[in-house]
Amino acid sequence: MPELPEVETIVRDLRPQLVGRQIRSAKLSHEDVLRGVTKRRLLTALAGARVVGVTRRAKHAVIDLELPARTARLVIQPGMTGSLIIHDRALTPDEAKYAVLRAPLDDGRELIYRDVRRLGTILLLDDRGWSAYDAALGPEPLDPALTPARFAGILASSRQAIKKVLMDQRKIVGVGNIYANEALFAAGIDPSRPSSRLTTHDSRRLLKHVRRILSAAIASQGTTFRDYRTGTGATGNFQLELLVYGREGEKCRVCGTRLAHTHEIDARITVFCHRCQQ
DNA sequence: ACGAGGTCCTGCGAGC
DNA sequence: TGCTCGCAGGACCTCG
Repeated sequence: MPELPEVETIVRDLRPQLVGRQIRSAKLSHEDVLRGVTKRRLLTALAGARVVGVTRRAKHAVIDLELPARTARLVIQPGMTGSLIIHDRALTPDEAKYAVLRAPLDDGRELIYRDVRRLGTILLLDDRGWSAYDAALGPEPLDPALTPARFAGILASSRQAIKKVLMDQRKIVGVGNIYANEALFAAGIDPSRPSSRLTTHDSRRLLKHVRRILSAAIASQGTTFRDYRTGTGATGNFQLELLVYGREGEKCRVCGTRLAHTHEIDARITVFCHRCQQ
Protein backbone atom coordinates (compact mmCIF):
# COMPACT_ATOMS: atom_id res chain seq x y z
CA MET A 1 0.00 0.00 0.00
CA PRO A 2 1.72 3.09 -1.14
CA GLU A 3 2.74 5.14 1.86
CA LEU A 4 5.57 7.68 1.86
CA PRO A 5 8.45 5.30 1.00
CA GLU A 6 6.54 3.69 -1.86
CA VAL A 7 5.51 6.99 -3.44
CA GLU A 8 9.03 8.36 -2.95
CA THR A 9 10.40 5.31 -4.77
CA ILE A 10 7.93 5.74 -7.62
CA VAL A 11 8.78 9.41 -7.97
CA ARG A 12 12.54 8.80 -7.97
CA ASP A 13 12.12 6.17 -10.67
CA LEU A 14 9.85 8.31 -12.83
CA ARG A 15 11.64 11.65 -12.57
CA PRO A 16 14.59 10.97 -14.90
CA GLN A 17 12.32 9.24 -17.41
CA LEU A 18 9.52 11.76 -17.42
CA VAL A 19 10.96 15.25 -16.98
CA GLY A 20 11.25 16.96 -20.36
CA ARG A 21 8.86 14.55 -22.05
CA GLN A 22 5.69 15.66 -23.77
CA ILE A 23 2.44 13.77 -23.27
CA ARG A 24 0.89 13.04 -26.66
CA SER A 25 -2.59 12.16 -25.51
CA ALA A 26 -4.40 10.48 -22.62
CA LYS A 27 -7.10 7.90 -22.06
CA LEU A 28 -9.06 7.26 -18.88
CA SER A 29 -10.92 3.99 -18.35
CA HIS A 30 -12.80 4.87 -15.14
CA GLU A 31 -13.97 8.28 -13.97
CA ASP A 32 -14.45 7.25 -10.36
CA VAL A 33 -10.80 8.02 -9.56
CA LEU A 34 -11.21 11.70 -10.45
CA ARG A 35 -11.61 14.34 -7.74
CA GLY A 36 -12.61 17.87 -8.67
CA VAL A 37 -11.88 17.46 -12.35
CA THR A 38 -13.96 16.10 -15.20
CA LYS A 39 -12.67 13.50 -17.62
CA ARG A 40 -12.91 15.95 -20.49
CA ARG A 41 -10.92 18.65 -18.68
CA LEU A 42 -8.22 16.23 -17.56
CA LEU A 43 -7.69 14.65 -20.97
CA THR A 44 -7.71 18.01 -22.73
CA ALA A 45 -5.11 19.36 -20.32
CA LEU A 46 -2.83 16.33 -20.62
CA ALA A 47 -2.78 16.20 -24.41
CA GLY A 48 0.33 18.09 -25.48
CA ALA A 49 1.43 18.93 -21.95
CA ARG A 50 5.14 18.92 -21.12
CA VAL A 51 6.37 17.38 -17.87
CA VAL A 52 8.63 19.81 -16.03
CA GLY A 53 8.86 18.12 -12.65
CA VAL A 54 8.03 14.98 -10.69
CA THR A 55 7.91 15.27 -6.92
CA ARG A 56 6.30 13.73 -3.88
CA ARG A 57 4.15 15.36 -1.23
CA ALA A 58 2.75 13.12 1.52
CA LYS A 59 1.52 9.97 -0.25
CA HIS A 60 0.94 11.79 -3.55
CA ALA A 61 2.99 11.81 -6.71
CA VAL A 62 2.94 15.33 -8.15
CA ILE A 63 3.62 15.75 -11.87
CA ASP A 64 4.22 19.38 -12.83
CA LEU A 65 2.92 20.16 -16.28
CA GLU A 66 3.53 23.01 -18.70
CA LEU A 67 0.49 23.61 -20.85
CA PRO A 68 0.31 26.00 -23.82
CA ALA A 69 -0.94 28.94 -21.76
CA ARG A 70 -0.60 27.84 -18.16
CA THR A 71 0.87 25.38 -15.68
CA ALA A 72 -0.93 22.63 -13.82
CA ARG A 73 -0.21 19.85 -11.39
CA LEU A 74 -1.33 16.32 -11.96
CA VAL A 75 -1.64 14.88 -8.46
CA ILE A 76 -1.92 11.12 -8.16
CA GLN A 77 -2.53 9.40 -4.88
CA PRO A 78 -2.16 5.65 -5.43
CA GLY A 79 -4.37 4.72 -2.49
CA MET A 80 -4.25 1.02 -1.76
CA THR A 81 -3.41 -0.62 -5.04
CA GLY A 82 -2.26 2.12 -7.40
CA SER A 83 1.05 2.20 -9.24
CA LEU A 84 2.69 4.52 -11.77
CA ILE A 85 4.91 2.85 -14.33
CA ILE A 86 6.50 3.87 -17.62
CA HIS A 87 6.15 1.10 -20.18
CA ASP A 88 8.26 0.76 -23.29
CA ARG A 89 6.31 -2.18 -24.67
CA ALA A 90 2.72 -3.16 -25.36
CA LEU A 91 0.68 -4.02 -22.27
CA THR A 92 -0.42 -7.56 -21.52
CA PRO A 93 -4.22 -8.05 -21.36
CA ASP A 94 -4.01 -8.15 -17.56
CA GLU A 95 -1.98 -4.95 -17.45
CA ALA A 96 -4.39 -3.24 -19.82
CA LYS A 97 -7.38 -4.32 -17.74
CA TYR A 98 -6.26 -2.32 -14.71
CA ALA A 99 -4.66 0.60 -16.54
CA VAL A 100 -6.86 3.47 -15.41
CA LEU A 101 -4.91 6.29 -17.05
CA ARG A 102 -2.76 5.76 -20.15
CA ALA A 103 -0.62 8.56 -21.50
CA PRO A 104 1.63 7.89 -24.52
CA LEU A 105 4.79 10.04 -24.48
CA ASP A 106 6.72 11.72 -27.29
CA ASP A 107 9.54 9.17 -26.98
CA GLY A 108 7.26 6.25 -27.80
CA ARG A 109 6.88 5.05 -24.24
CA GLU A 110 3.74 5.22 -22.18
CA LEU A 111 2.97 6.48 -18.68
CA ILE A 112 0.42 4.19 -17.02
CA TYR A 113 -1.52 4.66 -13.83
CA ARG A 114 -2.66 1.19 -12.80
CA ASP A 115 -5.09 0.66 -9.94
CA VAL A 116 -6.88 -2.62 -9.29
CA ARG A 117 -9.27 -1.46 -6.58
CA ARG A 118 -9.38 2.17 -7.66
CA LEU A 119 -9.25 3.62 -4.18
CA GLY A 120 -6.58 5.91 -5.56
CA THR A 121 -7.40 9.40 -6.77
CA ILE A 122 -6.35 11.76 -9.55
CA LEU A 123 -6.53 15.54 -9.23
CA LEU A 124 -5.60 18.32 -11.62
CA LEU A 125 -4.80 21.53 -9.77
CA ASP A 126 -3.70 25.03 -10.70
CA ASP A 127 -1.32 26.97 -8.44
CA ARG A 128 -4.06 28.21 -6.15
CA GLY A 129 -5.70 24.83 -5.92
CA TRP A 130 -2.38 23.21 -5.11
CA SER A 131 -1.55 25.77 -2.41
CA ALA A 132 -4.83 25.09 -0.67
CA TYR A 133 -4.42 21.34 -1.00
CA ASP A 134 -0.85 21.44 0.25
CA ALA A 135 -1.73 23.68 3.17
CA ALA A 136 -4.30 21.18 4.45
CA LEU A 137 -1.64 18.49 4.74
CA GLY A 138 0.58 18.12 7.78
CA PRO A 139 4.38 18.42 7.80
CA GLU A 140 6.70 15.93 6.11
CA PRO A 141 8.23 13.56 8.68
CA LEU A 142 11.63 13.53 6.95
CA ASP A 143 11.81 17.33 6.73
CA PRO A 144 14.32 18.68 9.27
CA ALA A 145 11.92 21.59 9.74
CA LEU A 146 9.81 19.16 11.74
CA THR A 147 11.67 19.54 15.00
CA PRO A 148 11.14 17.21 17.97
CA ALA A 149 9.44 20.11 19.75
CA ARG A 150 7.00 20.66 16.88
CA PHE A 151 6.30 16.93 16.68
CA ALA A 152 5.67 16.83 20.42
CA GLY A 153 3.27 19.76 20.01
CA ILE A 154 1.33 17.87 17.34
CA LEU A 155 1.02 14.81 19.54
CA ALA A 156 0.04 16.86 22.58
CA SER A 157 -2.92 18.38 20.73
CA SER A 158 -4.96 15.17 20.52
CA ARG A 159 -6.33 12.65 22.94
CA GLN A 160 -6.87 10.10 20.21
CA ALA A 161 -4.86 6.89 20.09
CA ILE A 162 -1.27 7.67 19.09
CA LYS A 163 -1.53 5.28 16.14
CA LYS A 164 -4.49 7.16 14.75
CA VAL A 165 -2.74 10.51 15.14
CA LEU A 166 0.35 9.15 13.41
CA MET A 167 -1.80 8.15 10.44
CA ASP A 168 -3.78 11.41 10.31
CA GLN A 169 -2.52 13.21 7.21
CA ARG A 170 -3.64 16.58 8.54
CA LYS A 171 -1.29 16.19 11.50
CA ILE A 172 1.67 14.46 9.90
CA VAL A 173 1.85 13.00 6.41
CA GLY A 174 3.14 9.86 4.78
CA VAL A 175 2.67 7.32 7.54
CA GLY A 176 0.03 4.66 6.90
CA ASN A 177 -0.91 1.47 8.65
CA ILE A 178 2.24 -0.54 7.94
CA TYR A 179 4.76 2.07 9.06
CA ALA A 180 2.63 3.21 12.00
CA ASN A 181 2.64 -0.35 13.33
CA GLU A 182 6.38 -0.68 12.78
CA ALA A 183 7.35 2.68 14.25
CA LEU A 184 5.27 2.19 17.40
CA PHE A 185 6.77 -1.23 17.93
CA ALA A 186 10.29 0.08 17.45
CA ALA A 187 9.64 2.94 19.86
CA GLY A 188 8.07 0.58 22.41
CA ILE A 189 4.83 2.55 22.57
CA ASP A 190 1.35 1.05 23.03
CA PRO A 191 -0.59 2.02 19.85
CA SER A 192 -3.77 2.69 21.85
CA ARG A 193 -2.17 5.16 24.22
CA PRO A 194 -3.72 8.62 24.03
CA SER A 195 -1.41 10.79 21.95
CA SER A 196 -1.44 13.63 24.48
CA ARG A 197 -0.20 11.30 27.20
CA LEU A 198 3.14 10.61 25.53
CA THR A 199 6.09 12.06 27.35
CA THR A 200 8.67 14.28 25.67
CA HIS A 201 10.99 11.32 25.76
CA ASP A 202 8.36 9.11 24.06
CA SER A 203 7.69 11.57 21.26
CA ARG A 204 11.39 12.11 20.60
CA ARG A 205 11.94 8.37 20.37
CA LEU A 206 8.89 7.93 18.15
CA LEU A 207 10.01 10.62 15.71
CA LYS A 208 13.44 9.06 15.55
CA HIS A 209 12.01 5.64 14.72
CA VAL A 210 9.47 7.00 12.23
CA ARG A 211 12.36 8.64 10.37
CA ARG A 212 14.63 5.62 10.61
CA ILE A 213 11.97 3.23 9.35
CA LEU A 214 10.75 5.46 6.53
CA SER A 215 14.35 5.99 5.39
CA ALA A 216 15.12 2.29 5.55
CA ALA A 217 11.96 1.51 3.59
CA ILE A 218 12.95 4.02 0.90
CA ALA A 219 16.37 2.37 0.71
CA SER A 220 14.59 -0.97 0.19
CA GLN A 221 12.28 0.51 -2.48
CA GLY A 222 9.19 0.16 -0.33
CA THR A 223 6.99 -2.68 0.93
CA THR A 224 5.25 -4.98 -1.54
CA PHE A 225 2.45 -7.07 -0.10
CA ARG A 226 0.50 -7.58 -3.26
CA ASP A 227 0.03 -4.74 -5.69
CA TYR A 228 2.68 -2.14 -5.02
CA ARG A 229 5.34 -1.78 -7.70
CA THR A 230 8.18 0.71 -8.12
CA GLY A 231 8.26 3.12 -11.06
CA THR A 232 10.09 0.46 -13.07
CA GLY A 233 7.57 -2.28 -12.26
CA ALA A 234 9.74 -4.08 -9.71
CA THR A 235 8.57 -5.19 -6.27
CA GLY A 236 9.90 -3.52 -3.14
CA ASN A 237 11.90 -5.38 -0.49
CA PHE A 238 11.02 -3.86 2.85
CA GLN A 239 8.36 -6.53 3.54
CA LEU A 240 11.34 -8.71 4.47
CA GLU A 241 12.27 -6.30 7.25
CA LEU A 242 8.88 -5.81 8.89
CA LEU A 243 8.85 -6.76 12.56
CA VAL A 244 5.13 -6.64 13.36
CA TYR A 245 2.88 -5.87 10.39
CA GLY A 246 1.55 -9.12 8.91
CA ARG A 247 3.10 -11.14 11.77
CA GLU A 248 0.14 -11.35 14.17
CA GLY A 249 0.22 -14.62 16.10
CA GLU A 250 3.93 -15.05 15.42
CA LYS A 251 6.68 -14.52 17.95
CA CYS A 252 8.05 -11.07 18.70
CA ARG A 253 11.55 -10.86 17.23
CA VAL A 254 12.74 -9.01 20.30
CA CYS A 255 11.25 -10.90 23.25
CA GLY A 256 9.54 -13.99 21.80
CA THR A 257 6.06 -13.11 23.07
CA ARG A 258 3.24 -13.98 20.66
CA LEU A 259 2.28 -10.81 18.79
CA ALA A 260 -1.26 -9.61 19.45
CA HIS A 261 -3.62 -7.89 17.04
CA THR A 262 -6.74 -5.77 17.27
CA HIS A 263 -9.09 -3.81 15.01
CA GLU A 264 -10.04 -1.37 17.72
CA ILE A 265 -8.05 1.58 16.44
CA ASP A 266 -9.64 3.18 13.38
CA ALA A 267 -10.98 -0.23 12.23
CA ARG A 268 -7.55 -1.14 10.88
CA ILE A 269 -5.37 -4.00 11.90
CA THR A 270 -2.95 -3.12 14.66
CA VAL A 271 -0.23 -5.65 15.42
CA PHE A 272 1.80 -5.19 18.56
CA CYS A 273 3.76 -6.85 21.33
CA HIS A 274 2.15 -6.72 24.76
CA ARG A 275 5.52 -6.92 26.42
CA CYS A 276 7.61 -4.52 24.31
CA GLN A 277 4.87 -1.91 23.95
CA GLN A 278 3.44 -1.03 27.35
C1' DA B 1 -13.88 18.01 18.96
C1' DC B 2 -14.42 13.27 19.24
C1' DG B 3 -15.75 8.45 18.34
C1' DA B 4 -18.30 5.27 15.67
C1' DG B 5 -19.58 3.62 11.55
C1' DG B 6 -20.45 3.73 6.49
C1' DT B 7 -18.66 4.31 1.68
C1' DC B 8 -15.83 3.57 -2.20
C1' DC B 9 -13.59 -0.64 -5.00
C1' DT B 10 -12.13 -5.57 -6.43
C1' DG B 11 -9.40 -9.75 -5.66
C1' DC B 12 -8.55 -13.26 -2.74
C1' DG B 13 -8.97 -16.89 0.53
C1' DA B 14 -11.87 -19.30 3.83
C1' DG B 15 -15.76 -21.96 4.50
C1' DC B 16 -19.61 -24.67 3.02
C1' DT C 1 -16.18 -27.36 -8.27
C1' DG C 2 -18.69 -23.31 -7.45
C1' DC C 3 -20.78 -20.36 -4.58
C1' DT C 4 -21.08 -16.65 -0.83
C1' DC C 5 -18.96 -13.87 2.41
C1' DG C 6 -15.66 -11.25 4.95
C1' DC C 7 -11.54 -8.87 4.66
C1' DA C 8 -7.83 -5.83 2.99
C1' DG C 9 -7.62 -0.23 3.70
C1' DG C 10 -6.58 5.52 2.73
C1' DA C 11 -9.39 9.14 2.68
C1' DC C 12 -13.61 11.16 3.26
C1' DC C 13 -18.26 11.50 4.88
C1' DT C 14 -22.30 11.69 8.22
C1' DC C 15 -24.30 11.19 12.65
C1' DG C 16 -24.78 11.61 17.57
